[in-house]
Amino acid sequence: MNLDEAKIKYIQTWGSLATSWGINKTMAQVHALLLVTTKPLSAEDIMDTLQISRGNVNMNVRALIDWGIVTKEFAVGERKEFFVADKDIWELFKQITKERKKREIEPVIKVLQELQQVDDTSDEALQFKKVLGDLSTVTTTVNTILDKAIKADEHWLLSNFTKMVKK
Amino acid sequence: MNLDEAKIKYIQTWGSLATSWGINKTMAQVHALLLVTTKPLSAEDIMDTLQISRGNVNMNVRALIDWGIVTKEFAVGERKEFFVADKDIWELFKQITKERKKREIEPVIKVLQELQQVDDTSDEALQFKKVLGDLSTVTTTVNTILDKAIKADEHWLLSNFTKMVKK
DNA sequence: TTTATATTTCAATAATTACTGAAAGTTTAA
DNA sequence: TTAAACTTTCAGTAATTATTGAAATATAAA
Repeated sequence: MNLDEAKIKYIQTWGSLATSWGINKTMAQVHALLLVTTKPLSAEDIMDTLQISRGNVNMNVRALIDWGIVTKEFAVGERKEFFVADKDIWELFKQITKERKKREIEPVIKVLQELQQVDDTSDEALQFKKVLGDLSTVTTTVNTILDKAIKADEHWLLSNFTKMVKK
Repeated sequence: MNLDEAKIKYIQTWGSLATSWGINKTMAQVHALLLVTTKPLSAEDIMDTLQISRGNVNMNVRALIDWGIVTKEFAVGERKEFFVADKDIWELFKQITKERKKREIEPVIKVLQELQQVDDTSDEALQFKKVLGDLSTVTTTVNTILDKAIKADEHWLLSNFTKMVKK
């Protein structure tokens, strides 16, 4: 397998993985492309390489910037915008974790707490509240762990985990 | 808010959350319903409560059983099948983690390793391999952590994490 | 200004994914 | 056996989500 084939396969793989994670295919592909490209790319470069429309590139690049994992750059003597992906993968992981936590986990914790306010003391209601409480506990635990991961650095996290698990 | 309203809201919330996690809405709703219902439910019970078709119930209940988070039960004197969700939420979390890891993370690790085999020593290729290597490291780290989480029990994990983070 | 170059928006459309309902298949009891 | 009770399958359709492409908007140089 040569380099270009490998790059294409990598972009495809990343894209199809993304769909099972609720991220759209193109967004993942654009990011994958920027990640393995050394020089900043313009909207046109991305359009040509991935064979997608201008509008599509614009929307997805915006989303990536919004997620904080891609940045805009300007080249001297050029009016176009160029885009680059942060090459630090651990940073990428933390950024994604942070976003998803904010968008998905935190709202759930909120709703679960709200629902605890049911004004009913029947056995059925108690059972329901028990389930809600359990869901809250697990969700909060996960949330705490993710918080730590976001603050941690890669080697620290891994080495501590290994240590912790060995004993 | 009374009990039934709260249950409906909870089922809806869970369903809409699920869609951003690549799980389909109905599957999440069926699971949510089984989770807050004390007695086992038949396919018809689910159809009536969620206002969905027989085929839909069947497909999604099958998927839940396949994920190991719902089980079939039989009632004496009845021919129908009844379904129950495991009420242990930590167990649920571990089961879901296990499935997703198997279906999503492991295949990615495999592809990333495969792609490292590019037969090229140019600077560009080295840069590409660097990115692949970094992705592998982070993915493998996450995979290891999830492995531990799957084996751990709730308090153990949380308390160790807290301890680890404090020092 | 005006013109040229770029970016953004969004209605129309395509692609994907989920759902229905009825027919086919299966199981159990008589 | 046969019939009734129930489950599964899947082609057709509906609903959702993503993409295009061209018009509107913005920005910078002439």
